[in-house]
Amino acid sequence: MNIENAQVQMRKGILEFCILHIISRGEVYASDMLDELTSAKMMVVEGTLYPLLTRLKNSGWLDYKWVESSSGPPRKYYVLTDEGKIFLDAMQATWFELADSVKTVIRRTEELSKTDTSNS
Amino acid sequence: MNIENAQVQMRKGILEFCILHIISRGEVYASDMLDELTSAKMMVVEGTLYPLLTRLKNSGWLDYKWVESSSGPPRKYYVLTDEGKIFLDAMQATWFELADSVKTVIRRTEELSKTDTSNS
DNA sequence: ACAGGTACTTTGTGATGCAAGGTACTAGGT
DNA sequence: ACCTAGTACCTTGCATCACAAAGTACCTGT
Repeated sequence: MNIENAQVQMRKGILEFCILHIISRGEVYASDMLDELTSAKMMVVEGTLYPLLTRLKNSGWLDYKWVESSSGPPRKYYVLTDEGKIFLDAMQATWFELADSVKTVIRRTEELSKTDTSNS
Repeated sequence: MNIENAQVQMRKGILEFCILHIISRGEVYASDMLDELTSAKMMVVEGTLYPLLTRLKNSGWLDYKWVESSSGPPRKYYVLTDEGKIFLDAMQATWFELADSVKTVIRRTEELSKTDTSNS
């Protein structure tokens, strides 16, 4: 295992949360999401995004409609379903809890390194 | 997919980071880690922790020594290797970047919901 | 010997990130 | 009509990983 792989692991699941967030703002299609996530420094590629959107759709959290484009193939514009909105709220709560748990662990390490000099 | 599954996905990778953090404080064995992670509200079970420790060991980031116990079987006490310390630092940087990316996405959603009333 | 507690290990399953390759629509040039 | 380039969506195959469940092994007390 290497750093890159570990970073991939860390992003898992969180990506899903971020995508739901972006869709919650209004109708978007996949390339919009890729742009937004890239600008937020969340690396993501097509091979990850499309299957993920299909999963979220099949779970009933997203819906989409086809919209013709004047400069290429039609686009799938996604929206959150009512169920999806509830799910997003739950995901956001989970995220904050998780971030808080990590903060707790980091704080404990810092506290212990002040009083315990046995660690290099 | 359900909420529980999504929460599991979100924890992936981050668990690894937290375990490295705990081991960085000094010698600990698996049950110690389980206690600490549970008290930080990071749910984790044996079937997850032991294979993860083996992976980290095989990657060269951990080392361990057997220590006899007066009340049961011997314990594996883990320590971070020098490589493991470097890896932990990289993971911590990744964590902060990731948390920051998520914050960016959430902030954008909040900003847009103020000015754009088209979302229910 | 046996039961109970502690600690570490292994097997099998299902989920999923991602690279790579594929399909399909449009516009513009020849 | 044909080709190329750009855009957008989809699929296949692989490697990784969390977890449940079952297993192994050591110690103490009766």
